[in-house]
Amino acid sequence: MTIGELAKKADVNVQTIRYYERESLLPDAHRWPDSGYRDFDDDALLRLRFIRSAKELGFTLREIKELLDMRILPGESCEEVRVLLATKLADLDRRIIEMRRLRRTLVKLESACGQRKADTTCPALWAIEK
Amino acid sequence: MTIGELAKKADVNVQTIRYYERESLLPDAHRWPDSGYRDFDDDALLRLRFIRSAKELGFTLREIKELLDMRILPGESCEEVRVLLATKLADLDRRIIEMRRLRRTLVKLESACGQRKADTTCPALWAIEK
DNA sequence: CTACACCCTGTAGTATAGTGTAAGGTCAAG
DNA sequence: CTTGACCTTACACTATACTACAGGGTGTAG
Repeated sequence: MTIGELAKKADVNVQTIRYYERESLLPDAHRWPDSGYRDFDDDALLRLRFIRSAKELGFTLREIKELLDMRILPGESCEEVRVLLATKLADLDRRIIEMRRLRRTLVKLESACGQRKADTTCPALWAIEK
Repeated sequence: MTIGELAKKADVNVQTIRYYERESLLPDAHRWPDSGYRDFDDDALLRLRFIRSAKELGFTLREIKELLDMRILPGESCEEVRVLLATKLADLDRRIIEMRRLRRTLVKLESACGQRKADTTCPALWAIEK
């Protein structure tokens, strides 16, 4: 598929795809010999979608690249991948816990909002956090 | 406390604190009349810590400012705050689900790493995601 | 065979979130 | 009463992640 078709399917800008290729988040695309046009397969689409969701979770492109580069090749030791995986898992667990903490804080503010009397100020969000 | 003391306690750069003040993530600090030095209290520290953890979760300063600005003043209707809270809660829930999805994917790669035979390539992360 | 929508590279510009530096004022220790 | 660590503003610079644009080539429909 062309870069334009891919861009539409992944809901990203054409320039963004070329940028990701330059930054090695996508492998150098296969080219049509005559035109030099890039030709993408569905793997590229999967990778792009992966990048998009990881980005929404607040990972940087550098971190996402590390995730994308994790794979074990035949005959190679997994040791390095295992270590990186453990790091990323711990990081993810930390983030999930933080997310839940923030969620609890929001719920607390919500309930304070419901129970307040008309003449009092609800505590601000940052002051509720413990 | 001085800006330097606050910076040390919150583990951020002094310039970052001034930047946050400029961008209204922190209120304009109280000043000593003679020197013009800023004087911070513990609320500033709480806010800074809140900003730091929200940033780590991938929220932008604009989003964090929205969270910080959420408070109900006496006599004011909560309606606006309630709507914003609901939006942020939904957003947070979406992120938590996405985090768990990514976590499951990492665990899958980990187990693939454990079970593979020496002559096979493990599927890459982006290809495992479904 | 000419529009027109697409593709190419290269370069430049933007937004966000800081970070560094210059030029000067403040304060406490010795 | 000077030295050094702090503070002030203002402005410039950086990194990240795009996004736009110029100048040119490609492919298909009428």
